[in-house]
Amino acid sequence: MIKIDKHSDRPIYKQIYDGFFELIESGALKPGDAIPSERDLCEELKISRMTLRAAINQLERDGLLIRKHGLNTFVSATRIVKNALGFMSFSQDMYSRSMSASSKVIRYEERKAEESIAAKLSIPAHSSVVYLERVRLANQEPMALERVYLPTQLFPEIFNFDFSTHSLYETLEKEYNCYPVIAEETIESVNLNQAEAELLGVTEKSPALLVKRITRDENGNSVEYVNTLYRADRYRIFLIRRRQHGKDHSGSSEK
Amino acid sequence: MIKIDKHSDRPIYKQIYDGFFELIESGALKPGDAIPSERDLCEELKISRMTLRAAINQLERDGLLIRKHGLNTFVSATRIVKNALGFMSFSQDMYSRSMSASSKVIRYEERKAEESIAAKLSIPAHSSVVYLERVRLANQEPMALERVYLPTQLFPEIFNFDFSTHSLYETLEKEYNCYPVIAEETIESVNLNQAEAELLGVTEKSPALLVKRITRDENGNSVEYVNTLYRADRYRIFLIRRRQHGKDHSGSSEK
DNA sequence: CAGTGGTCTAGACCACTGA
DNA sequence: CAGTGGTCTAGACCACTGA
Repeated sequence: MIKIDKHSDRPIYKQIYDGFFELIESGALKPGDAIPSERDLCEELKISRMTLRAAINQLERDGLLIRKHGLNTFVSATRIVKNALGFMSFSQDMYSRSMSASSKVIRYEERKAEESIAAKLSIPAHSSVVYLERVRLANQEPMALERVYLPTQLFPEIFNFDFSTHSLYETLEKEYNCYPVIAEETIESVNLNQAEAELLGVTEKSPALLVKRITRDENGNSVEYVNTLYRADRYRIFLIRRRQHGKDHSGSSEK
Repeated sequence: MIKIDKHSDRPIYKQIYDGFFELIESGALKPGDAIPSERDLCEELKISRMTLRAAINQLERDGLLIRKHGLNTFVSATRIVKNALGFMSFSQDMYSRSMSASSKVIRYEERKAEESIAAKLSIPAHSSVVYLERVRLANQEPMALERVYLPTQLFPEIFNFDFSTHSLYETLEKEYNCYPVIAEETIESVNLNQAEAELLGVTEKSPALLVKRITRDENGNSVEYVNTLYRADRYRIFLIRRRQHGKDHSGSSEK
């Protein structure tokens, strides 16, 4: 059913995760199917139960499997929606929607941060920031207007890179070893002003989604503030929400 | 630092989760602080390391702690945003925004499901559904217009309940033992038509956020389809996105 | 009752970081 | 190098479900 290589550099529990992921994604395991019991699987794979459970834990929290105490563990009825949460670059986002992505740079310059921007980036007011404004195209048509602010200090010599052809996130990762891992977003509904409408090729006052995002690296430092206007007629946001059970503060008096 | 009761019904690892949660929430542990090493903590609490790690795993995935291999485990710089993800009822949502919530029922009736609605609820077309339309008020002012569709079959005798005063979700949980755990949402930007604008007390064509949601129980069955129009001038959506690392399919040939 | 998942132990060895 | 987190083992006993 699943094969593991005990001498691989990849931990066993991750190999098991991958194995189930593929079985479920390929349809070999269907929603509602029970997987073998933990003890049986352990014996078959010649591994310890705690190791197996580490894999199943992740699969459960990612919504692929559902454990039922006293019964078995089952494949979840919810089909896999890749990256429905997590965050993506515009390019990845378009790719996931089966569209091709490209960019037109409108502005690309160094600026002094206004106080509101500085606050979002957690840098002193009037510090230097890199400002990048791009029209993002999907299948050659304007889809979004994106305005990015980066702390200049974190990304020296960034003006060597041309973001009409290069991915911003890829550049941050590959050239600056900067890995964004968490982002805080607000989503609003607005009407476009004349300049914005023109860049997006729609009429003034057309509705749009305004997404403001602060992106942070693994240490919690702000690496980017970006706000993006998406054409309401061509873009919607999709996301999955899960009830959090980490905080079932039901108290110790339960049972 | 943290106290546990080995004889409590609440598992030790959850007690430790709670302990750190409170220490961080209360400010006793500040962002960037290192927590004691796992071995030290185990000795102090007289527990096994795997048990401690179960707690820290959850704290890390909930964004409260950050492990650094070779160093220590640190309190995350990102402050706790309660329920920023996960989903909330309108009442909880308003409470988290420090506003009081109330409702005005506009329609509450049985209907035959149109095909589009039936598809979202995964029931046969023309099946019976309960339709509930409410204006949701925050601090007595209209904030949102909510239209809920429930499969009648799942909730017999639901018309005994009055949802101008009762919470829908609480009723589903307490009266029908139905626990929604996952929801799929799309978010769009629209302009209100005349009827909607009137109910929300704004002028025609005002911008609004349209959120469509399918809510599912733990088995993946649809229990609710709801679409909600939020006044753009009074409501924005806040959410946190994390890069998913469960699927770092970097392959076993790494390193 | 037999079988399932849930929790926990007391070790082991590895890979990584900074001094 | 000593100290940290990362992975893994081979057991144990508990709580729950359905027959």
